[in-house]
Amino acid sequence: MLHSRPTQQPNLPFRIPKPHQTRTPSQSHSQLHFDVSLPKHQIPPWLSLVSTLRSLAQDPPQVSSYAAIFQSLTGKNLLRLGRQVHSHMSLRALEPDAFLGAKMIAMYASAGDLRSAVAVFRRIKYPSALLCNSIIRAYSWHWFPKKTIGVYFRMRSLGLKADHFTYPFVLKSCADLSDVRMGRYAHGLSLRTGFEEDFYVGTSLINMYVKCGGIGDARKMFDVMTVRDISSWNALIAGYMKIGEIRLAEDLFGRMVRRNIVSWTAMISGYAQNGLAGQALVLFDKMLEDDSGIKPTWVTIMSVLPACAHSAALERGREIHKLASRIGLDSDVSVQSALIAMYARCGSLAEACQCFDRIHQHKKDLVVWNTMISAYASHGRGLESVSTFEDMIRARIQPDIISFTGLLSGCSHSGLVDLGIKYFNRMKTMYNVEPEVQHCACVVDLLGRAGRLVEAKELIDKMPMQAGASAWGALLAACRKHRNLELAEVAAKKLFVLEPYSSANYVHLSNMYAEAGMWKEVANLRDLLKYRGIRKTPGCSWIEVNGKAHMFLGGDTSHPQTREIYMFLESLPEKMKQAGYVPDTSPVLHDLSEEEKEHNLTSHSEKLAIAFGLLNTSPSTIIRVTKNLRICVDCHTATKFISKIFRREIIVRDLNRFHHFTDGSCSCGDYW
DNA sequence: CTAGGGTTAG
Repeated sequence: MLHSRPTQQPNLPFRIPKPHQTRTPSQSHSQLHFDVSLPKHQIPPWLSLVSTLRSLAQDPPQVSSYAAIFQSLTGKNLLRLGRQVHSHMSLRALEPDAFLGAKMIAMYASAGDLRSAVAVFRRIKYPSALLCNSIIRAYSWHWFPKKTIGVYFRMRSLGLKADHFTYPFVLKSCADLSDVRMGRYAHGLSLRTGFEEDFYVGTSLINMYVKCGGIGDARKMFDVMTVRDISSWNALIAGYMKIGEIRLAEDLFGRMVRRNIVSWTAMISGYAQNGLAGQALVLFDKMLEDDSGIKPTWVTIMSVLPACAHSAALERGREIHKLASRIGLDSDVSVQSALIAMYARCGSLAEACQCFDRIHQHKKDLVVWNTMISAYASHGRGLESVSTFEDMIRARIQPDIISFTGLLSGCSHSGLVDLGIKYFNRMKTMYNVEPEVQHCACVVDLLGRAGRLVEAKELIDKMPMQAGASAWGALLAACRKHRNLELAEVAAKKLFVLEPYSSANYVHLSNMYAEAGMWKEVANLRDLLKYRGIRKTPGCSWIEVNGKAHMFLGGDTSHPQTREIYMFLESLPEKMKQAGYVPDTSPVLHDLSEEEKEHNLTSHSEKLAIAFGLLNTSPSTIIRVTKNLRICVDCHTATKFISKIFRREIIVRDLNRFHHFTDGSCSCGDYW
């Protein structure tokens, strides 16, 4: 796992000239030469170093001068210059002491060269606490929690005292390793340094307990602290959000005297991660209205975009995209990938592609590629998924498990059976990625959809790990599609154990029984549902019109325009029958007369939303509807006809994927 | 020095 932090480019007004351009044979190694024919205000701060450097050439080498230089090179991403100064120092036979070593380590670590930092550390004969703190910070920054803790122990064995600069990193490492034991141990030892006065240590302790202990310990820590900081509150808020204690988080947030951008972001991302997309968006707006100089950061944008994606709020997503551009955050790759995902999940594959294409080829990281592969997959564009994957390989990015879930699901959604199996077989051999349970589930899905049910079942039986609900679920869905009741019963039986409270499985099997006219079994299942206290998830669809979301439940009559909508829907069957449409009543769960079934179908939530969209948008607008369950066969067929009769592009996002309806056909090729 | 983080099938 890579530690990704936004890399800060130095953005200098002019370039450091290449050595061969600047150094004539007469010039010594120590004399760095710069073109300074620029206005004074454009001269970068480190340029004052040049005079210091020149003075160094004359006197006997001084530790303090070099220390000052390394310090001013720290955090500036000037690795080459730093190395030059280092070799200059070595040539003059100056052995760094612990103090100078610390400065060198900081310079190397901040420039991304951990190896050199470690090399410096190893050469120092008499380490100090400062030196150890520097290398601890370097390891922590480069995401090596075990090494960090290792140095901490080494430090103690050398009789050096860990201080309030040591513990934040040690505790963060404990948190990263989910090692409460170590965390408690460090907590105990930190008591001796009098950390009560230090909110950095206190906040780190809260965070450590949030990440790997319990929220109770975190809360105790918070209560015990004598000096608190905004960040202490923020850490606890994040902790409550993490375990879904929304109200406690809200309570803390409300009681804060001052809040910073992290406080707001913690709340927004907390809402989003707990499925409260609407609240996340509301709070984001409040934050923007709040006139206390709060400005979103790249993390804020990344936290709020999934909320748009979740609720398919395309208009809102576009606004946030514009906002991000205005404050210059849209050039961040992480934000870019969040934008791609948002556009894709809001049904606008075209805008997702635009974002993807705007990223420079060499800047595309693993997540960006993965996001695009999955975006194509969910829109049923399997071939594009495959070609994006191949582009990624060509760009020398090593794929991971997520790349393959995207790729395989893409093949599955598009019926690319052989291609999918080819990639599945090559995962380990060609790409060195160990197939996991979700990949097997994808292949079960792939085979199952293609009607190769026996092979799918075989794969489940011989996969190296325990088949999960996803694999059995895929098999059940395939059995439904290909009407294999016998195998469906096997899969359903497993699922009733693996996920006993998921109504979808019961509905699937029940529908199959209904199709076969086995009403007694249907009744049995209904009793089982009742007995287990499971409610069938109500179908629910929504559509965004003029930036406002309109939601419909199945059979909903609460919308102000209900009369119009139903009048429209009731006039539909006639038109459709003229065009050759026969309603498919099989997805209706209960044993009803044919007429009643037909009426039930008329009021499916997706139909209501589509009707509302047709009535309230101009003819050229694309209708985008989102549904919480899978689209049913009848609605799918009906929507195809609607797209033809009314010459509208209709995009439906169901639980699993997108359906693009145009001119009487769907992008899924009736294969979902 | 600490707190907030995107991509995943069904």
